[in-house]
Amino acid sequence: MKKQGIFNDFHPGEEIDLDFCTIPKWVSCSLYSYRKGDVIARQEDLCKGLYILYKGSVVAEMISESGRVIRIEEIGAIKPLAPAFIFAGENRFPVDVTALAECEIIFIEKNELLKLFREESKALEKYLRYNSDMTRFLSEKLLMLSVKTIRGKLAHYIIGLFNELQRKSPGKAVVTMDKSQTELAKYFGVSRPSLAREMAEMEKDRIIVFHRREVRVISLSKLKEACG
Amino acid sequence: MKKQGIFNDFHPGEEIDLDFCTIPKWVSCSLYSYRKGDVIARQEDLCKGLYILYKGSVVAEMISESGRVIRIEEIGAIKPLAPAFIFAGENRFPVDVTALAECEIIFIEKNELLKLFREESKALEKYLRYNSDMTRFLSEKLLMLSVKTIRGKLAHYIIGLFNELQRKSPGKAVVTMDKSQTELAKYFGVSRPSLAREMAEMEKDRIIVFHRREVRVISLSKLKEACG
DNA sequence: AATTTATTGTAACATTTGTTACATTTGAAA
DNA sequence: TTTCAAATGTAACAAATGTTACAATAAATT
Repeated sequence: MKKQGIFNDFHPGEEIDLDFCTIPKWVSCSLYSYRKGDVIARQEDLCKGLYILYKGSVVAEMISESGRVIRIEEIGAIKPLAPAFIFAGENRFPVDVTALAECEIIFIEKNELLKLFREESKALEKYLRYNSDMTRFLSEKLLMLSVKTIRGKLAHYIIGLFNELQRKSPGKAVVTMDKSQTELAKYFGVSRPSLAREMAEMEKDRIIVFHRREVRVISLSKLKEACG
Repeated sequence: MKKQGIFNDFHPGEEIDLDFCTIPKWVSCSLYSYRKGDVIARQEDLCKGLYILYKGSVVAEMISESGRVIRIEEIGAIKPLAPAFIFAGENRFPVDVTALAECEIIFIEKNELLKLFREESKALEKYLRYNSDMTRFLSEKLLMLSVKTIRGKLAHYIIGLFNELQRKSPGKAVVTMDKSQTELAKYFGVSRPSLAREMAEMEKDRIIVFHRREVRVISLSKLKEACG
């Protein structure tokens, strides 16, 4: 790891616009460079500020207690690394972060970030929105996982699409899924053949008719029953 | 629903200290009163600011698409209602909120809240921490649910406790669980007899020995294997 | 059009988990 | 202590899902 620029006095020379926050010129930050394979942050390292992946790409590997990699997320520039954990009570990295290629990371100290939020309301709002959206995403994912049966997950998913469709063009009964069967199985965390079987069962029960990504809702009431 | 005090000019007369944020006197807010059974907010209602349950208690019922109540959370004063959704892109209530008893709700507009955050850094930090902690909580819950087998969940859970124990008193091999078997089954979202059976199996496999809330780790390596 | 590749449908069997029921143990209250 | 209620251990059976393998279809490529 090499620090570039002047310590705590680097700035990228231009405003950086991120989906989660806009960093104006005046904010002081540090720039770090890493080579491929370098460890940028270890799980349980203290997270003392905001790390922005400015160039290159990294992997965030969540090592389970067993020492195996549970989930890998590839992150490409320009993205924040674990932005939700800076202000957490237990403000440690939840993952190992390793450089996939040469990369540059901009670091902004927590206090500098707070200063930015005080000065620029828009930056604060963006950050708050980013965090809130993540909470919402996680909540929905959690809801999906807490539905036990495959039939329940399917029903829940399709009704969601169906309601959306009704808002746009009321009366229609044919929904188009945004995922293939294979992708859907992954999203639900079930095996693909099991999903296909359940789809066939629901057709037998005259609830819906599947054809590739198209779903015709035969009985909305039965579909709603299938959720619980 | 009745509005009390002077519109947009009510304040409780004293600083309110919440776990997620301290509201100083100068912040202007509105006070609403509800009777038992009144609907405070409907699912999909716009969430235009921060709602603080100041007196009384409410239920937050997440109605699934099927029309059935999926999860009920009882909230007692003093707590924020859906604080993570104020700033979300889709800033709508994810739940129905109904008064369980007479209650009073303090409403602070989004802009007023942002003003507070600019003026009082501590309030902002508290709010950020609250949100971050929630993200962390949800992430962990999600991780737990994404481990498929009961054995995996158990192993993961026990290793977590074990590691904690090692930090405090290294060398010890007997962990005390913070939950009873029954509670643990609920936490994992599995049936109690299934959990008991898996515990017995793991004893047969000479991985751990359970006795009520005490767990003796026989083979840490086997336990780690069991995670994946 | 012909060929290849990815996706989907289906079936048999294995594994995991749920359900129900009951025996046993523990801990607290009378 | 005695009694009772709650928690735990265990077993037989049912239900749900995973696994594997292969056929059928659709989509993409040549």
